[in-house]
Amino acid sequence: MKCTNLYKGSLVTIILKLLNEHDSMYGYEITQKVKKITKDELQMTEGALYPALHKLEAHGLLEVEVVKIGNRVRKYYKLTEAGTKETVHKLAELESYIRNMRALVNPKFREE
Amino acid sequence: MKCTNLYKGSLVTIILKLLNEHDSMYGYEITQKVKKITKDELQMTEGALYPALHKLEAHGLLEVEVVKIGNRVRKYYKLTEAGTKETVHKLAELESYIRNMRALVNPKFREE
DNA sequence: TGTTATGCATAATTTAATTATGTATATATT
DNA sequence: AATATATACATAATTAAATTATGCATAACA
Repeated sequence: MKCTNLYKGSLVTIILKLLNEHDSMYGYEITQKVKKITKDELQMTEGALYPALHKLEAHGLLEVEVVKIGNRVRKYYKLTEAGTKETVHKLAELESYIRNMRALVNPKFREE
Repeated sequence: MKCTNLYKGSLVTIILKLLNEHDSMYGYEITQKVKKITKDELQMTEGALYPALHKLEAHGLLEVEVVKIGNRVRKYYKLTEAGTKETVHKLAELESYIRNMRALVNPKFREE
């Protein structure tokens, strides 16, 4: 991710959510999707993405299907059942994070 | 920070904003304030906080005043002018981050 | 023909944070 | 009086996520 420090720790959440929405995607496709949705503000680096995909696969959250496109290879990833569960969890964490950060930086959002 | 990965990279933003709001605070006070505002959801670890304060001071964003309370020492930190500027910057980054993350995880928030 | 885009991968390094300590005073509890 | 908890600082060792820098190869474009 070429961006502010804040995105550290968000990579997995982004990957899982996009796969949850699109059923099946390959790595490069994910980078382009993120770029488009954030209007070039967030540029996922491949050095972070591919290891993350491998790790998620190793942990049983993703499964991969290798597809030959002409002479080139694409690796399509999709969520496993465990991956879908983890997505729900990660999204809840994100909402909680945003709520807490809003409260911290904006007194208006603090409940008592 | 004892929490999810998402908080990685948020520490400085939190410190700067709290100092921006409270004028002058000491380290332990910051940890308790964060704990209270987030209702124990976010627990700042001292191993992260103190080095961060030292670094911000070294970079000229904070200045410190050592105060003796009975036989004990407190280090009160406050923003310098550069620190105030950086706070504005960090808060803008946070808003941008939240906007992008919302767009990524919720198609409803995507503009076209 | 050369450049850009597509598509994967990994090794080396950086850096933020966690974990684990350490020191010491003040206060509350039994 | 003794013990535990809270206050208040600090730092060293380790972990882990990401960046940076490569590398390879095909496809499309100009």
